[in-house]
Amino acid sequence: MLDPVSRVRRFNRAVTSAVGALDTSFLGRGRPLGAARVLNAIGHGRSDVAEIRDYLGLDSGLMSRLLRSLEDEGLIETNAREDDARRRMAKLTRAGRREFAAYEALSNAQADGILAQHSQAEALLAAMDLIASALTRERVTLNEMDPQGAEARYCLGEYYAELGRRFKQGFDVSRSRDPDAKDMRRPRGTFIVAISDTLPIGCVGLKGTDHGYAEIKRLWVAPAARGLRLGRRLMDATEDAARELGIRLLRLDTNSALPEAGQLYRSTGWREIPRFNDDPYPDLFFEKRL
Amino acid sequence: MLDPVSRVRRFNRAVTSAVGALDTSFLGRGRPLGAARVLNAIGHGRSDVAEIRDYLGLDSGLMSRLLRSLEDEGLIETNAREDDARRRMAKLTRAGRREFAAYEALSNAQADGILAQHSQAEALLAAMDLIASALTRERVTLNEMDPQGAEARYCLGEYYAELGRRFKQGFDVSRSRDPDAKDMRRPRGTFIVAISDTLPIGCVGLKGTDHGYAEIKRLWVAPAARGLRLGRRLMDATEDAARELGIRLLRLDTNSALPEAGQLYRSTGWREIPRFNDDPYPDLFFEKRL
DNA sequence: CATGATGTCTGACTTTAGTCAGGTATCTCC
DNA sequence: GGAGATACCTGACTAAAGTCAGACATCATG
Repeated sequence: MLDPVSRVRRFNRAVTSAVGALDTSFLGRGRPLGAARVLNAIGHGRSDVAEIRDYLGLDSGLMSRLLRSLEDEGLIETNAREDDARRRMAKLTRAGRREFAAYEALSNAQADGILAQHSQAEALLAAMDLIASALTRERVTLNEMDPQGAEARYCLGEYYAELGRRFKQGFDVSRSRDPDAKDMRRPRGTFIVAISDTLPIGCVGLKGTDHGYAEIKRLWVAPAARGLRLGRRLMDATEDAARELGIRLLRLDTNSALPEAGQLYRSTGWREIPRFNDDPYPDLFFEKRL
Repeated sequence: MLDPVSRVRRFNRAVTSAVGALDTSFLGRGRPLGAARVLNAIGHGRSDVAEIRDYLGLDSGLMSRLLRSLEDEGLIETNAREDDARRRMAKLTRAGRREFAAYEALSNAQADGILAQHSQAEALLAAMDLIASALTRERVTLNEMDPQGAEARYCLGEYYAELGRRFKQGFDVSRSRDPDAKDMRRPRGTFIVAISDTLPIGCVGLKGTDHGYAEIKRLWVAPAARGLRLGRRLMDATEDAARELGIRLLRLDTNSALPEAGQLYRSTGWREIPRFNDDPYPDLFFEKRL
C-alpha cells in the first residue's frame, strides 16, 4: 500500500473515476461522446478537419460521419479551404456556440466542484500543475516569444516573487539591472518561454550587450515543473539561439541562495569568473565560451 | 490560462491521456476492456460475482457473458457458493493468474514510467497522494483498528517523524508518555485509522485511564489529506466512540507548534485547562465534557 | 494535360458495450 | 411444502465506435 508504484496506481484509480464522471455529464446533453468531442475541439479553436481527426485519433470515415451529424443538428458548418479545396474547415454556428458553451459550463462546474470541496485549494492546484507538467513533459514546447508579451510577463512576475521569497533581503526589480526588452529580441538576443498545454512553466532570456558577450538572464522554472530537467532544456535552447546569432561568449550572474541554478551551470560547462557588473543581488558570476 | 478552473482542466486533459494510454496497453493483450476489468477485479481478490458486478457497475446479463468468455479462455472458474448455491464465486485458474500478472506488469510499468521521468519522484508522489485523497474524499472510511497493526504503525511512524520536524527540540517517542496499546483497545479505548482506497491517511487514539477521564492521543492527518476536514471527522468519530464506551470526560495535550490542532480543538467545544501531566512535549492542555 | 498523390466522403461491415424481458434454480419464511 | 424473493443465465435487441475498400474531387508535378 505504500510503495511508489501502488501510490501511482491509487492515483490512477482516483482520477479515472473523476474523469469518467465528466464523460457521463457530457452524455447528459444527449449526444454521443464522439460527436461531443469533435464539437469541443472545434469550439476550442481547431478548425482544420484533418487536424481535429489527428488530434482525436479518429478514422477519416468516422470523422466524416461525426461532422455530418453535427451539421445535421445545425451546430457546425464546413467549407472547403480557400488555398486547397480538398481540405475542409469546420466552424461553429450560432447554435453550435451555445451548445459548446453548455459543455464548457459542465467542464467548469466539474473543476469548480473539485476545488470547492477542498479548503486548501492552492495546494491542490499546485499538485495538479505538478502532475500535469510531469505527464505532458514530452509535450512541453520551447517558444521564442516577445519579452513583453503576456506569457513572458507572467513568468517574470513569478520569477521576481520567488526571488523575493528566497533572498533574505527580498528582491526589488527596480534596484536590479532590468534588461531592456529590446536587448532580448532578435537580432540582439531572444526570450524563450516553455509552454505546457497553454500554461507557461519556465523562461529564459538571452540579452545582447555591446561588450563582446551576451548574458543569460531570468532563468526560471515553475515549481510545478521542477524535476523535469527543464532548466537544462531552456539553457540548451538558449545556447543554440546564441550560436545561431553568432554569439561566441556567454556570461550570467546568479546568487548562492539559488543553489540548484549554480549546480546546473557548473554541470554544463560554465566556469566561475570574477564579478563583471555592479548589480546588488548576484554574488556568483559565470562564463561559457560557445 | 492561469485561473483555477483552467488549471484543473489542464490537469484533466493531462491525466485523461495518461489513463487512455493505459487502456490502450490493456487492449494490447487481445481482450476487450470489459473482460480485462473483470479479470483484474478477480485477480485483486474480489470473488463474489455480485460484488464485482456492483463494483464495476455492470448489468447482470453483461457480467454473465463476460464471465463466460473468461471461462472459455480458461482464465477463471466459477463455482456456486457453499452457503448459498444461487450466488457464484469466481477465481483465477493457473492460466488466469499468469494473465493477471501480465496486466499487473503493464500497470506497474506505466506507473514506473511516470516516476522514472521525474528526478524528484517523492514530490510527484506527494502530489498524487494529495489529489487522490481529494478526489476520493467521500470514500474515506474511518475504521477502528488494532493500534499495533500495520496501518496504525505506519500512521504513528509518520506522526512521530512530523513531530520531529516541527518541534524545535525534535521528538523522541521514548521520552513521551507512550500510551500502552491496551489502553487504546476496547473496552478501555479505541484506535481509529482513516483509509482512502487502501492508503492510511490519518489516525487518532482514544486512551482509557483510571483517572475518571479518557485522553485523545496521536491525532494525525497525512499531509496529502489536509484541507479535507479529516481531523474534524476523526475527532467526531472518537467522541462518538467515547460516548458509546460510557466516557463522560475527555482530555488531551498538544503543542503550540501545531497551531492547526489547537484551532481545531478550540472551534469544536474544547476548553483550555491547566497542565494535567508531566510529559515534556505538550504545552497546551484541553478538556471536553461529553 | 496526364499521372499519381491527397483529403474527404459513402456504403458495408464488425466489435464492444449495454439494455431488457423472461427463464431456471435456489433460498427464506410462513 | 408452497409463495415470493433472489441470483444468475440466455436470447434478442440497440447504440456507439471503429474498420475497410472504393469513389470522387482536387492538387502538385513533370
